[in-house]
Amino acid sequence: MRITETTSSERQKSTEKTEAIFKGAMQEFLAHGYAATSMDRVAKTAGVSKATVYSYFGDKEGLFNALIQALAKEKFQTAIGLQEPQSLEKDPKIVLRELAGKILDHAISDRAFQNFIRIIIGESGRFPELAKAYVNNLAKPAIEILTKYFKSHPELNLPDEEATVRIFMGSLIYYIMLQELLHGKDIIPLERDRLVDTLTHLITE
Amino acid sequence: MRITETTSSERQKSTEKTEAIFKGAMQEFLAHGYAATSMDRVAKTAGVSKATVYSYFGDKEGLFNALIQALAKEKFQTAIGLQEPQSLEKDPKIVLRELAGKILDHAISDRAFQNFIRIIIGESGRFPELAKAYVNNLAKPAIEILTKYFKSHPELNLPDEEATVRIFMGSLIYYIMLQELLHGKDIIPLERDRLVDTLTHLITE
DNA sequence: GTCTATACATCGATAGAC
DNA sequence: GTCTATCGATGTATAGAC
Repeated sequence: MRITETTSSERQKSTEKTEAIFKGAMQEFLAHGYAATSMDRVAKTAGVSKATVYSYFGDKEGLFNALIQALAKEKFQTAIGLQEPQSLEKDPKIVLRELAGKILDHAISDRAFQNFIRIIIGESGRFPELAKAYVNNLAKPAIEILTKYFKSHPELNLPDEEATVRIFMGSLIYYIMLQELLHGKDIIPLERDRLVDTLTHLITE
Repeated sequence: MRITETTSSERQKSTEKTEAIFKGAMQEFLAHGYAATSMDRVAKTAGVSKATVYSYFGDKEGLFNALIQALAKEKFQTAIGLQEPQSLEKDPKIVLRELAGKILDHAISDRAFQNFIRIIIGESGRFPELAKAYVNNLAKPAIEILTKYFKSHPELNLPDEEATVRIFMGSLIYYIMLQELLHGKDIIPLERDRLVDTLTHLITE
């Protein structure tokens, strides 16, 4: 009779290796995409044998699914971290400007996040469940929180709060996409603040 | 001395086959992405031998590059087709609403266009030149034309025309991306007209 | 110029030793 | 539970016949 031990029973697979595999898989999948990533490289980057990877995650698709799902939840944690108790006292003008700035700064500096978005969109045809996980875990909560915020400020006179949220988020995401992901930075540059200022101006008038 | 003949000289490669290969390559690459597409399938779909494909385009990367570049130019043609002599007489409110509606309708109904966007973003890390071709041939001209239009309507009182254009286009692209590409349609539905109305309202007040 | 046949590498996945 | 070794399938690319 085991008394304490490390919680779980059966198949004793070390969490060390689980994390090593995740880390290796993240590096490879985010850099090369699903199809162009080989399980040999994942195993090598993770520092374990290929058979071990298969023992832990079944097959390539299982590993990819598990990894992206985990990443979606992790990105969600950092996303809600951007939202502080900023609500009541401050002018919405200030709040929106700060929020937009924070989101842009974070997205611009985080290369892994950019690759994550690339994968989600690029593989959304062949892995619709992963795209839906992104929508459920990231986009939907973000939209709901911001919609609630807009509704708590009727003085903004917004005719449609949720549609306004889509415009707010869409402008930011498109900026990241065009300037960073698609390398438009050098071709059609646009200062971060011009977008932020115009966006908050349009919404708060 | 050749007198007339069909313009070109050397290597007599039929345009028929060129187009057949393009068509097959388009079908395969847009459906499965770069890495997951095999040259065997491209050749089979095109109805020619694999050797012929290599004879025409050198290697897989060459074919992919040629195809996407051609698609970018083609999409540009249909994109400027959306812009008619709509400029002077009508109320900008109406013009913007119609333009936004046309863009959304077209993007929602055109599956090939959606797959094209998926490819451009998904492969923008490994094929930055293709992403830049998209920016130069599609995004940049669209931004310039709309910016010009906004500047010709000073009564809108826009503090920053180009930033406003980014917001306008970003809202539309993000809607397509979230609802269609990422399958958010069923999870967080939003009527097309709510976005169009709110967007034009924010810009034209 | 276009085909068939094939060389050679690498893929995902597993068997079997320990 | 983890490894090494390997299988069969499939990938890109090319030689050689016509």
